Amino acid sequence: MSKSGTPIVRRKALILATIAEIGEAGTLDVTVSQIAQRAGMSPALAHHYFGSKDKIFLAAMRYILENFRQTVSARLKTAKSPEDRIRAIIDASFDSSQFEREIVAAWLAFYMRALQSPPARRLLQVYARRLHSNLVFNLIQIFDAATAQQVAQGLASMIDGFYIRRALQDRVPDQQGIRQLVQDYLELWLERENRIDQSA
Amino acid sequence: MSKSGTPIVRRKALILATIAEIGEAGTLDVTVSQIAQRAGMSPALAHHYFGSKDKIFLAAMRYILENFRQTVSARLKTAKSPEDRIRAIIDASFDSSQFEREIVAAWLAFYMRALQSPPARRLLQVYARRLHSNLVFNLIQIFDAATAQQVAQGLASMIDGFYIRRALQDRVPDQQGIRQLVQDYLELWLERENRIDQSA
Amino acid sequence: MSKSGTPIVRRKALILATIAEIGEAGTLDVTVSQIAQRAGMSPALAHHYFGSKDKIFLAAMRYILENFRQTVSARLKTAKSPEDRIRAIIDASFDSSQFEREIVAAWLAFYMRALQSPPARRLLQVYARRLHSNLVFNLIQIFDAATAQQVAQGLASMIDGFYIRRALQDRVPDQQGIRQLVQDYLELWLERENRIDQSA
Amino acid sequence: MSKSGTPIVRRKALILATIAEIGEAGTLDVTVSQIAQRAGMSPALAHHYFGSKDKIFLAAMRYILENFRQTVSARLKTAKSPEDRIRAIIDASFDSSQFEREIVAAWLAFYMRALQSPPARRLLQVYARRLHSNLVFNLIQIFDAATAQQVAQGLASMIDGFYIRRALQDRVPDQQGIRQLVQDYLELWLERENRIDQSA
DNA sequence: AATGAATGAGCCTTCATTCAT
DNA sequence: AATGAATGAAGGCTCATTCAT
Repeated sequence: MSKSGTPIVRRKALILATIAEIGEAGTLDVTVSQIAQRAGMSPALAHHYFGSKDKIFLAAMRYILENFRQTVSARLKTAKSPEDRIRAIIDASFDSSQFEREIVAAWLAFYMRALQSPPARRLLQVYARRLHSNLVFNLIQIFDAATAQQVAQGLASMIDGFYIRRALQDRVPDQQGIRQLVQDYLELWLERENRIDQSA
Repeated sequence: MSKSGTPIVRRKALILATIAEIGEAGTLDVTVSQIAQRAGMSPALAHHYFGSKDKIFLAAMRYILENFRQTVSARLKTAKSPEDRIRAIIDASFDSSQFEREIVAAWLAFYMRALQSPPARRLLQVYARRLHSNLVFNLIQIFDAATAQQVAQGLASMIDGFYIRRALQDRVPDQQGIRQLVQDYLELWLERENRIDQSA
Repeated sequence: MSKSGTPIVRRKALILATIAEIGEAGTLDVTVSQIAQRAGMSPALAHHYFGSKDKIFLAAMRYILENFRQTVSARLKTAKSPEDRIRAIIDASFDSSQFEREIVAAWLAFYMRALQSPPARRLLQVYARRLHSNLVFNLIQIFDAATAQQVAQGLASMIDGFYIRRALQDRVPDQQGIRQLVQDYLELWLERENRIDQSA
Repeated sequence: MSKSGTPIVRRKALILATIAEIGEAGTLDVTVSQIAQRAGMSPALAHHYFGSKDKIFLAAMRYILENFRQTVSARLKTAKSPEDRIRAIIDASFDSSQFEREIVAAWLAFYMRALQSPPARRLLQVYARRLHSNLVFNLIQIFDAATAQQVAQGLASMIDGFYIRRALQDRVPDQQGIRQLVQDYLELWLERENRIDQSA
């Protein structure tokens, strides 16, 4: 074994350093040198492992998205009903592991990157669609198809919106407050649904 | 008068060019040369007018925010009730003038910039607070104070969220669909409020 | 006018610096910085004028080839007979302006570059073919077609060969000696031709 | 014995890989990694065997030159007269083993390298002088000393010239055509010599 | 013997910014 | 007012070379 561990260890160190550096800077305008230094290695080695700055970014993005996917997965396991599952997905989005300011900033930076970089865009869309399907699949067991689509869109937008506001603004509710607001959004739809059902 | 008009004209040309360039690129990674060229002048002149790239960006940001403020103002004039006024603010956010893909991309780019640049952050917050006050002022005439805060946060987040999704993803409702979804969010709250009132 | 002259002047300065630097180093392994410094400007300006290192090289190559073409042209003007014209072309190749060691080294370096760079190769071939046509056109008035082709090939190779030897080896005849050897080659062919004619 | 043979075997593999790589690239701009990979070993091992990239190049050059020397030697063995021996040397230069395009490109690259690297230059000159002596030794038995020198220079230049043209240009005679043209050059001198003798 | 890990040095290129005209 | 000329600083990337194992 070499000075600081196996390539796997070092690749992960680079990915974490990338996220930290971007989160701290609030931009993708970070240099490979900064990232490498934070990861305790030379910029040359960073290139050796990933080939290019772009690929470092993509790897970090994949890491963040995969992390989120796992958080969702874990929470879904204990959910018993469609409503539970929807609420689990919402909660996953505001899980502490996702919601530290730096992570959120990195997340948004990668989000923006999808505007420029087709590979980043593809990566993002794979996860976005999976999440959307997941929401719709469960919503459709409660609402009619059209409404399910709408609620899914509304939920996803609200979550993204809170992410951006959380990163940028000061007078935003805290983690639990935000979580609650999104859960309330679902609750409001359920209430309306119930009324419709009753009146029927 | 010079080749292309008064300083005011040229400053505006630069600002519009900045927004267009950023919107097109989907990043703040645009060069002063690109901006100046699109505005039909030399990069040196751009500096002469604004002093630095940072200040060009700030001016463009101010322009976008001010534009939005005016759109809101215009729509508020014809609103008669608190509810009308809230709906007017929502509609302003999805006014065609705000919602073309390039404008949205520029808007988001400036949003992100607030993460790095304190002046940009201040600028953004001035407008965000004004908008928030505006919403809360009207909401509080319908809801109790705490609920008004929540609805205001929810609305603002949903709007921001749809902006980011609109810029980035493909399967998102169109302009009217999005507008309707946000209006529905308000509607849902109003429905709950009515029930509470009735049951009281 | 700016500090050091018009763009044309500076472009030419860069081209000459490129040739000198390559000639001195005997390789294309010279940095843009070295070239720019020798031309009295910053590397950034060199890029501004030519766009890339490759294009600097191509411009220098074009300059050398064009220079040679002009030398040939000038000498051809006073030639009266086909034989005179062939001899003029030979002499042009060993004109002092072409035959300084540094120029020869640069020439060879560019020659080699044609092995890697398609644009360089095209550039070279345009000139090579023109020269070949020129030789053949005149030779064919003395020899039959097949022989004319052979003599043209032989002459061109001998000239190239002396260039490379001149640059690399020590015990090579001087400029006039070399020139004479190539002229002799033509002479030998003419002698054989005469004998054939006489015996006919 | 190790994975791939004795050090001698591996050194030779590296040398052949170097020649192949340079021949293919048409430049000395090949990396040690490329060479080592083609030779089936790590760059570190290549360094271990040769000490530096420079020394790898020198070894490859020595190999090429030695190879040529042996080709000449072999052909000289069956030659009976001075003329035969001169013709044998010419033929050796266009032996198939020397005249494949890649070998020629490598040969020229090393030739050029002599412009930068004194050791390379020395190496080249040792062989060049030996060849020259060899030619002159035989020529002097046919021509007077001054003419012998000239013919030797002419032959050597023509050979070098055809090498460079063969590598670079498209409309060049094939191997046999070239060989014949150089042999013709000798023939032309012999014809002249005969006439002089006859007229004497 | 052999290699993967690691890096320092260097190069091309870009760009915001300045300055003389 | 306006610009072309010019540059310093910095960043991504490559590569020969070293070293521990």
